[in-house]
Amino acid sequence: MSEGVEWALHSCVNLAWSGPDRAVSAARLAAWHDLPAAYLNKQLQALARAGILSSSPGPRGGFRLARPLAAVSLMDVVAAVEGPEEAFRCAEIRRQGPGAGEPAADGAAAADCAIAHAMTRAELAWRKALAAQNLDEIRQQAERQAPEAPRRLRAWLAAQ
Amino acid sequence: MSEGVEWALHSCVNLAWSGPDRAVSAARLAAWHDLPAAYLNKQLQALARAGILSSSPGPRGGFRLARPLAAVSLMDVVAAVEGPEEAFRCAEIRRQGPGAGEPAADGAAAADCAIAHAMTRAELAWRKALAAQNLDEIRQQAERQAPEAPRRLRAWLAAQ
DNA sequence: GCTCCAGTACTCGGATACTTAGTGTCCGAGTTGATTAGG
DNA sequence: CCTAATCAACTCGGACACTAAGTATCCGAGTACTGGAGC
Repeated sequence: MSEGVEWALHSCVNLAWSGPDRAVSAARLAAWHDLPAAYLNKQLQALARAGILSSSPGPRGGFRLARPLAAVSLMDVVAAVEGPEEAFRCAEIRRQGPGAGEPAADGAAAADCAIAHAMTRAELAWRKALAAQNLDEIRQQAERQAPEAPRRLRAWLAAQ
Repeated sequence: MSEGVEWALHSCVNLAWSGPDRAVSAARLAAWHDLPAAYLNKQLQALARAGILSSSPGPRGGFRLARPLAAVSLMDVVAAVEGPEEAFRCAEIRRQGPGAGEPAADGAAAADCAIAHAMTRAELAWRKALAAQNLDEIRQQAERQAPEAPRRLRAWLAAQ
């Protein structure tokens, strides 16, 4: 899985801590965790395209949350960064070569392949688990472990 | 996910259909679905290293199932081909840069990171779903949809 | 003093290189079976 | 005819290229603020 997912998730929580009143530039968010700024910008762009963040150009510009953190699930962020297509894609190899049976009846989609069916089911469980948790729960848990984190971030941003 | 997973799964079912008495070479298995033989061989080697298949060199050699199909889960095959490490690896970026809080107490492992915890939980659901299904169930389901498949494979192998 | 305007600094956004993992191919070590010469 | 040694063919196994996705970077279009000139 792409490393940008972790960056995107942390950035969303950091934006929530920063507050909705002012935007934070990609450079600031990157510096906070010592990440390559231009590359993080790429991921944030993806989040903006997905409607999770909103971006503003120019001075005082940057990114901010487009909707409440509680309305963003882990699945939303993963789909925005990694793309919507599923990890296991059935190439239907059983239809190739001598092993190809009758050439796929009308209603016979990829779902008829027992292997593809089982793999898809497992991946669905993964997606469901990701969709069941929103970022606000993540934020609360993070604050429980590091209560001073939000204040430290705001202070650092103000000093920049 | 690597494409070899699909190949490996189909090959295992095909080996079950072929019967335990004689081994099938990677070239035969590849030709059956029109796959690159040398590359499929690579995947089968991984299955052999994992103890799922057993390999024999020389003429009349090839691969055969090392244990009953019912004793092989989808997870076993995926782990053998893709490797055991999990897809989402937490890089602990929150410990880097100005945002690094107190430098990780003794017992504070990666599990303390709320994001890593949630992602790991979702991936665990995926692994659990894969581990819950064994290849014999897959085989039965495939035979229900194409009852003539085993016989056709054995006939083709005998004709080679 | 107030308004308007030009200039500047800063932002995102996409286009452009670089690196790693995945994909594909090739050749050698080893083994089995067949063939042939000998008893 | 039976036995043993040689030979050839076939297998896996790992080492060697090629391709695509992921990673990282740079530069341009556009915007908001700052400073100053004019009224």
